Order: sequence, then C-alpha cells, then structure tokens
Amino acid sequence: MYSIGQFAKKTGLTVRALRFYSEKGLLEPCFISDAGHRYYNDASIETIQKIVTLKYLDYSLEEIEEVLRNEEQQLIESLRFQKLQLEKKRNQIDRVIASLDQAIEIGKRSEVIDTTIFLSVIFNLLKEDEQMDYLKSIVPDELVERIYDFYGMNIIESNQKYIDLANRLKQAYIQPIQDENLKSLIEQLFSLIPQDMVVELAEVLKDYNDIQFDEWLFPTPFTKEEEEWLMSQVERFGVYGGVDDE
Amino acid sequence: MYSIGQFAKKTGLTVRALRFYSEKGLLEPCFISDAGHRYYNDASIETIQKIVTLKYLDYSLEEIEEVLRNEEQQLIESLRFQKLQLEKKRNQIDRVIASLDQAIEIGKRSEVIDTTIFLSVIFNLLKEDEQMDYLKSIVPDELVERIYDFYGMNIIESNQKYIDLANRLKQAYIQPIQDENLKSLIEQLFSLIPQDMVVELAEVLKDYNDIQFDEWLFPTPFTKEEEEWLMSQVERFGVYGGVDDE
DNA sequence: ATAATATCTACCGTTACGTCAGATGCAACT
DNA sequence: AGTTGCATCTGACGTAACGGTAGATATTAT
Repeated sequence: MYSIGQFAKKTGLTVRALRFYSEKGLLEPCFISDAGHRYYNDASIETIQKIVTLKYLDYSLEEIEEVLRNEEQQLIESLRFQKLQLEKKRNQIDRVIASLDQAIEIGKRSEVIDTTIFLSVIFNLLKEDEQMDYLKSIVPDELVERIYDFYGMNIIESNQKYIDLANRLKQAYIQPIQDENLKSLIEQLFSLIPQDMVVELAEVLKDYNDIQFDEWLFPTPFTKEEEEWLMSQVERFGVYGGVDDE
Repeated sequence: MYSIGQFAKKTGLTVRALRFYSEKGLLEPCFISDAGHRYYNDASIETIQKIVTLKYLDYSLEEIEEVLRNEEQQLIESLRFQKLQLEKKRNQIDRVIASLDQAIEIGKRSEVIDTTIFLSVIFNLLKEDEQMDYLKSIVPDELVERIYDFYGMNIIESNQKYIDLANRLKQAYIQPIQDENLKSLIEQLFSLIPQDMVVELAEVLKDYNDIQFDEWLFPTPFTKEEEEWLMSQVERFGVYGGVDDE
C-alpha cells in the first residue's frame, strides 16, 4: 500500500492530479482511512498506467473513463478515430505555420515596420478564399481567377512591394512630396496587377457606379482620410479612372 | 456606426466575443450610449482585423493585447517565436500519431481484444527510453542496447506475438490446459528474445537474488496471482531458470 | 511529548468565450 | 399611446484539467 505521496512519486503524477482523479471517480484509491487519507495498491498501478497511456494519446479524461468502463472492444476503432482528430489538428497547425512562413518572408524583405500595414497584408493572405468568393459575385469568375493566379505566383514580391508603397504613400500624406514622385508611386501601385487586367476590371466596374468593397473583407492599411486623399490624387493624375482596391 | 449585432455579422464574430473583448479592453467600442449599448465604427474594424489575424496565428488574447499596445517593431521576431511554438506542438502531435500507428498496426494483427494487455503494450512503447535508462542501471549498457535493438527491429511482430501469448496464458490460468501445451506457450514467451541474450541476462541477474523490476515502469498484463502462478510454472518446467520480464 | 512533514477539505484561478436569466431599450405597427 | 417583438444589457455559472493556497488534522521522526 502506498500513501498518495509515495504513489505520486512512483507514477510521476502530482498529488493534486491523483486527488482530482479520485474525485472524478477515474481512479479510486483502494482504501480510504477514517481520517480520509487515500491509499493505493498495485491494482491502482495497473489502472493508472492505462490512464497515462490514454492521456498521452490525447484522450480527454471523459473519454478515458469511457474506455475504462467499456471493456468492450471498439478500442482499436477508437484509436483510429483519435488518429483522425490529431491529423486534423496537425493540418490546421501546418496551415498556420505556412501563413507564418509567408508573413516572415514578406517581413524580412521589407524595411518597414508599420504593424498596421503588415497585419493587413497577412489578413489578406488568410481571407483569400473568401475574398475570391465575394469578388466572383460581382466580377466574372474568369477574371477573378486570372487576377488571383497572377497574384498567387508573385505573392511574396507583390506584398513586399505593396508594403513599401503603402508605407511611402502614408508618409506622403503626412508630408507632401513632389507631384511627379507621387504619381510614380500611384502608378507603381496599379502596376501590381497587369495593365490589361486592370483595364478589364475597370470596364466591368464602370457599370456599378460608386461601388464599395466590403471594408471588412478588404482591409487597407489606410485610414478613411488617407483613402479619400489617395482616391482624389488618383483622379487628379487620371490613372486608370479610379480603380483602387488591391 | 454599427450596433454590436451588425458589427458581429460583418466580422463573423459573435456578440458575446465582442462583449468579451470590450470587457478585457482589447477592443473598446467607439461609443457607449447612456443605456450602455455598444457602437462600433470603421476604426474598430481595423483593430478587430488585427485581432482576428493574430488569433488565427495562435496568439493568446493577452499576447494580442501586447502587440496592439506595443507599436514597437519586434513583430517579426514575435512571429518567429510563434512559429517555433507551433512547430513544437506539431512535433508532439507527430510523435503521438506515430504511436497510434504502431498501436493500430499491432491491434490489427491480433484477434485479441483484451484492453489490459493492449494498453500495457502501448505503455511499454511509450516508456521505452525510460525503461532502457532503468535497465542500464542494473544490467550492462551493451546488453540492454542489444536487446532493445533486436526488439526494435521486430517491434510489431514481437508485440503481436506477445499479446497472443499473454492472452492464452491468462486463459490457461482460468482454465488449466495440458502441461505440454503450457510448456510450449512459456517457451514461446521466452523465445521473443533470442536465446543467447536470455542466457546472458539470466547470468547477470543471478547476482541479484530475487530482483523486482519496477512495477510502474514495466507493466505486465498479469495480475499478481497470475504472475506468481506463471513463475511457478516456469520453475516447474525449468525454462531458463526463472527470467520473466519482457 | 514535540516537532516536522504529509495529508485532508475546501475554494479560487486559469482561457476564451457559450449559455442562460431577468431587466431594459429601441423600432415598428396598430 | 400602447403593444409587440427583437436587440441589447449586466451578471452569473459552466467548460477541462488541474495548480495553488489556507487552515485544519494526521502521521512520522526525534
């Protein structure tokens, strides 16, 4: 017979955890003294080995209780199910890591450090699919796919350029620069998408006058004021008649 | 200005979540009416996009708050750290999946369904490293490594055979079988490790009389009674003089 | 007998909200 | 103006698996 402390040492679990299992009925001590002290024996070891094993396999305590009660044989089925769950988790983590990789790569190449710009770029990476669906409800599917294909192939460079341009434009709003420089920046902004696609896009959007892209789905790093200023400059320089969104 | 419900729809978050962020000071509404109703504007959208982005990247709300406060530039460093954390998580999941694979493979090949036997086998798989360390404190390192090398190369088959044998032996305890059959089972049990290693092991262990292996680290699917009975039979048949542990 | 250590039973805290209950508020319709 | 119906509020409890503490009692060692 072991006291709870001895048992904890032997199994590597904490006293608190053992008490918790005792409360939950997952592992009842073989004997409880009048003073309420818990004592365990070798049979307890067998049970707790099962518990530790299943915990390692990422079973919840509730699931473990079920396995311990059901001496039935769907254990292997249950293991298969468990594996599926873990694979889902892993795939999700892989997706997030991939996003982080892209973000880090983009960040490495820009000297810029503006959190707002940077996070809006990452947000766009994440919401790409939703953005496409949304755009397809307005613009012909084929055009949307063409644009995103192009974008996808230059995703790192596009975003790096975009970040730098956005940063300079925000600067230019605070501290005005020469017209020709400003015009050049705006032209570079539009050149992120090939000219023919921009023209085509402008063509389609002409039908909807004054269309507003969903400001949730298409974040820009610009404030409302900056954005209005930017649009006015675009019109002033007459670049492609006013198409703006990335 | 959006009411909390409208804002929730726009952003895809729940009303409760928005209220929670409001409480935590993570995203304060731009305006709160006398009645206490929360209203949001486009500036709120910018903030919540950051929050959503960082949440996707597996930041905790506390970490997000830090990033939002610190307009400092360690964001990319922070992303790298975040990636490291996720890679650790993923590696752990990978290890567990590998264990599950082994377990499923072993389970598939045995017709046996005894949970106790099966889980003790998996536990042994998990604790292999600790077991080796423990054994090395008693038996020469080189012998331990030789045994585990052999075991590791036949891990699936060894365990499958072990499960079947353990199952039959447990049966034989309940319902006695012919001596020659029992002897055969016991011999098969010992043949799981090559004869020469068993002999060598017995040689070393002869010095310690009546050694007890840590019953936590080396679980057997047998009860104390079954185990004693098994040992007595081993001695009766004179198989290798009484070495038992797997 | 006394001191030191172990154990007990509570109860609160953690994360990021979900889920009520009961009280108001607001917009629309009669 | 009154009523209906929906939106929103605060406040509280629940989640999973314990960790940490306090104050009381038990066991063990000296």
